[in-house]
Amino acid sequence: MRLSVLFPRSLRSAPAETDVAGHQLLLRAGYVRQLTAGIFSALPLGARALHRIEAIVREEMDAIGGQEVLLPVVHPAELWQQSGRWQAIGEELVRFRDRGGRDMVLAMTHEEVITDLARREITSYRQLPLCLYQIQTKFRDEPRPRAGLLRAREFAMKDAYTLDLDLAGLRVQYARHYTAYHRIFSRCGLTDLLAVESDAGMMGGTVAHEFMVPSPIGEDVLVVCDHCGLAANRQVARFVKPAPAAEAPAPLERVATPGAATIEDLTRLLGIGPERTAKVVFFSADLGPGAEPAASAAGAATSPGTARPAAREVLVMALVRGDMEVEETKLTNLVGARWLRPADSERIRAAGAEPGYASPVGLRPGAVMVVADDLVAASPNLVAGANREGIHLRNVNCGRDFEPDRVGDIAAAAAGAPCPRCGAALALRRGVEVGNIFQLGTRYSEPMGATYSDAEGVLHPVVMGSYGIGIGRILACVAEAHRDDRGLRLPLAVAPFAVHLVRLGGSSAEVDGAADRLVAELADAGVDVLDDDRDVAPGVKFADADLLGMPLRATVSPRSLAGGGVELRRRDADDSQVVALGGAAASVQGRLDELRAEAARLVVSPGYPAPGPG
RNA sequence: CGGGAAGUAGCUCAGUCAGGUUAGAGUGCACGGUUCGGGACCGUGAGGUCGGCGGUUCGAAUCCGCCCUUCCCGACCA
Repeated sequence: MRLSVLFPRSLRSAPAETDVAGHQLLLRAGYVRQLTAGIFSALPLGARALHRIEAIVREEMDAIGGQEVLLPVVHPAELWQQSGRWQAIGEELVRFRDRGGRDMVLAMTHEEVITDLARREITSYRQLPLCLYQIQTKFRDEPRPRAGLLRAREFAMKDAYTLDLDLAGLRVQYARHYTAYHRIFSRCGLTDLLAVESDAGMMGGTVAHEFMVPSPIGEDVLVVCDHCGLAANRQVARFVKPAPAAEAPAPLERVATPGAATIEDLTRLLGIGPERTAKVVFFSADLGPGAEPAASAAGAATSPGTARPAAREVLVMALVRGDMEVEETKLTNLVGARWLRPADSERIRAAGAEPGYASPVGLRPGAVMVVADDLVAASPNLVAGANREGIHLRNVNCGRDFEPDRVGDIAAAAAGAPCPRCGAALALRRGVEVGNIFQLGTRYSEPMGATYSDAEGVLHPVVMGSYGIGIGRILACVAEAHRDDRGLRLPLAVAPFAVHLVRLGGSSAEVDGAADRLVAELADAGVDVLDDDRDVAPGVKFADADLLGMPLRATVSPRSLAGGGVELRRRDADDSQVVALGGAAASVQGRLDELRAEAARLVVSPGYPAPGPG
């Protein structure tokens, strides 16, 4: 490829549309352009890089028995109504009607379509197990796209689905994906990777892992144990809670606490530690359309329009100890809500509580769903509000003074909390989710009726798994991880071209002759070369070579020829070497082999369960 | 959806507070010349519904109102 005709030009200054360094470089170097919020065009360099990533994904998916398919982007609403997600998913699922007035959706994932295929095509146990995958566009109308390709609304995703006879079969395929995913990410140059236990979220199912690239620009908070390797998304991370004080319940007493509406004020006023208090946080929870989440209710309960059943909102009072924070995902899962949002003061007062002085003690039964963290339930003699401004209660005891509707772990793991496995101090880290794997079980096959008959002719629901990889996110993470102040520094496996050829010295016949010969020889050898044939100053060429980020630079100039031939320089090195003109192509291949060997040493394929989750 | 910031040339930005000739700079682009190993230099030129609509005013990029878009923080999220 000649740089003189490559679309588009590089930019000298970064467009002001983000402050994420890796994304700025992808913009400046001309890999991508933003069309509108969260929607991007991949330009020639970006498209090539994405294709390189996809090729790696295909190799590894094929290696574990995956069969590639290509599924539709537009689905009839019926499928999503049958799975229940037409109701369960909010505005991020784009709905529209076709000209015939049928409700349609833009695919944000493909469990429904796969399950539909399975129920039509799979009849016998002899057809299983199966692993189908595709690389295809997803659309999710994210409320807040950010950081370029990191959180886009439209993006390419590799999604795989396994179909098995039973849980044992699912576990086998799940473990294969676990290993394959490590290989995929490490081959792409994302060698710093954590597989963490995660929330199943809208996918449903039970066991799930997310593959996280640690990075300060990440949106997820990871709880990791550097001692034993345990790692989890903070949304589900367990930790050892301190033992409650060993004392007998004391009589309840009122105490005047004017102006102490926060835990901080309260502890100062009363001279106690925050661990002696109960903190109340109110949420409005949508418990969904009703008891029937799926199949039967779906079709009938939904009006022909795009309307969805109204939210069933309840006020939730979450109780954690004063020295802890509520983890909203844990709370959401415990109460079985579709979503939570902070409750407003009006709603809180209507339930008989007083913001800042709220507690479950003496509340009208049924006015609010009281959810207590297990530590609060076990802790004696806490200070809590009296539901009257300026007054708190001492010696509040769960079970005696109030009865929670739910008790469970709803507290967020904090840095330094003991690891539930080995007891060492846990650390918090931010990460970017580049992939995830879910054991769905029969979450979709049951409501949608995807069954097979076993050897005895008995029908069973197909047992499913679902496995995603964000192709664009990989590129974004690679750009973020492999760069310096001059530009990108891409790994050979992902770079659009292996070699960036810099021709200097104007239209010197000697230079062009040597460069042309090198290009031809490399082309014969199947090496992708980006040939800077432009008539611009050397500084411009070198600056662009650094910006665009190909792993190996070859310079042909009067100076290099006088020095013996072609100058080779790795993008990640400070020094260069001149190699003989005659063997230049072989020398280039030697360097590329060297890069490949280095990368190969970084490829990991851990078995499951890995050192981490357990 | 809540909070904050911004929208002026392809890109990065000044100008807006305090209304007043023909709206500027850098960079990029075109042309000519010089130069040729780290975004070099000189000259000439093209390039603008000042996000949109409405209002105030003799006069609006500038003041007021409404709207749109983008970015950041939060909420949300495979």
